[in-house]
Amino acid sequence: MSVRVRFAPSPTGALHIGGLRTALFNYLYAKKHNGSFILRIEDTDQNRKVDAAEDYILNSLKWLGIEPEEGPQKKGDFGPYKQSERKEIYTGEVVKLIKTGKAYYAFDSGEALAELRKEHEKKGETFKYSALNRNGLLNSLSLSEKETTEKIKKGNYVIRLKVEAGTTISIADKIRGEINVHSDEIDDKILIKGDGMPTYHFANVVDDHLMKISHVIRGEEWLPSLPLHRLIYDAFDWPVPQFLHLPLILKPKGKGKLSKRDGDQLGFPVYPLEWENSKGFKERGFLPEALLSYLSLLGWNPGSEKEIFELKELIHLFEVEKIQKGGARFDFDKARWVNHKFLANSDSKLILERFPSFFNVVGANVSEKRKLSIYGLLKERLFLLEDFKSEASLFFSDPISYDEKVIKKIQDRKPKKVLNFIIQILEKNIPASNWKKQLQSWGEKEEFPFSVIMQSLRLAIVGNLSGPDILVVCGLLEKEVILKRLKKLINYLNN
RNA sequence: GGCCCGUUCGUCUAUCGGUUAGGACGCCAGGUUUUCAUCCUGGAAAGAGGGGUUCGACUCCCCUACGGGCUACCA
Repeated sequence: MSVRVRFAPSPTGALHIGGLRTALFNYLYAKKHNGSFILRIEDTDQNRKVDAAEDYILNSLKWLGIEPEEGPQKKGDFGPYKQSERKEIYTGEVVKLIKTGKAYYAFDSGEALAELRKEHEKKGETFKYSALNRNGLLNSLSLSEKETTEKIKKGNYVIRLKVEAGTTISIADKIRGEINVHSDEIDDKILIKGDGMPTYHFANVVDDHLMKISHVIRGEEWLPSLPLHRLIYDAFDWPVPQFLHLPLILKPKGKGKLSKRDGDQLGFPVYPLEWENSKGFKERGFLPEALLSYLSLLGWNPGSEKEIFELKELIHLFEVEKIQKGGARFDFDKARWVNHKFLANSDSKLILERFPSFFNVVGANVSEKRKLSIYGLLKERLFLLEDFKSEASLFFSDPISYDEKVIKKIQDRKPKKVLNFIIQILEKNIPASNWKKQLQSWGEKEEFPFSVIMQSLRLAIVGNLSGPDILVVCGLLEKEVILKRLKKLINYLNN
């Protein structure tokens, strides 16, 4: 049987990093086994649907480089791939269950059920619509045939699964093993809602069966409904696929699942792309391949000591047996570090071509060649592409202030004399690559420590003691700019 | 509350009964450098607790604690 997996997000907002990781693991599993990776949009809740979300999901997968073979945009043999377009399929299927007595009509109002829930809660109990009380409620099992037919005609009904009492449901999860739940724990879940749309559970099972999904790889939040899903498969007498429930991605600190708020509070992205004015990984300057590498190791590990992976390797190495069981906390520092490694080893030219927006910030009239040489010099210092702007600023603007500590440090060492000497060699048009020798021999003659010379120069060019090799920097700056900055510092020291 | 799942350094993890419990991020120290960063070297840092099983338990079983998820006409 061929491997077919699906990623089935619901378009209620931006796809966040946990969803992305689920998509990635599905993708890896499919590719590893020469299978198909399918995207299905689960938009059965018309109230929570967000219009931009579907495109966002598509764009995110595209950005990460894990595009589906079948989906709303790429038609396959099992479409449509949006649940809102499959309404007739679900209503058609549910009739089978009604006929075999595995499902029934229910007419209780939402308010009535909410009231029941409240009452039970007061007594410290949980209300369940189940075999224990369905006879006392309004449904096709408790009402007469005539009453039922009349109520169905009015159209205000839901369809519920009839769960038999007193049995044990067992189902295997490939990661966690056999899971057993007593059927009394499960309520008569709604299959078709009042608006005629299916619930998640029903649509999910029907689609996975009809789309011939072989492996259901999804987040752990679905584990509690796994027995229910088994009941639905059994009601149809359909074979069950393999299930793998992935550990959740947790907040970096504190309790609970990772959420958008954590990112806002702690200053890191939780979305791949920009969403509602908060920057995504893309806008912060992550390479998609770096995020992918980091994500792959959240909840999975091939058992080696490698930390950086490319997609091809991941496909090759991926094994579900090595998926972790416990939740994993998101660690932005580590993600940054992974990105840093990718940047440091990047092909500079390619990076400039792929991510021009990060390099345009230095000015419109800067040539590509110049950006390239500056990036080449800076890339080993960068953690995020967005850092380029501040790291490169010394090439495009003169120091606005001078670090007073440095001034103090060198002011007794005749910095002006040093600067004037540098002006001299500058005037002789000696290339910066040859300054070192000149400065060294002059320093020896004049009894200036080399470090003081270099620090004076750096102070004039940068304004403080940081940044890459100052002679290389001078090599990339125009003579006039260097001269201007040297004179500016001399001027400053005179006052 | 009920049900389900989980638990190795602060974090991500290796270990599939016998190891000085390994690596990575972060942190600390040292080195390289003209400075900062990078980079290199070193260091501190872990088996939740209690019972079993076993010659031997981080590893298998049970209990407790803690963490997480679910408990909707949301997914």
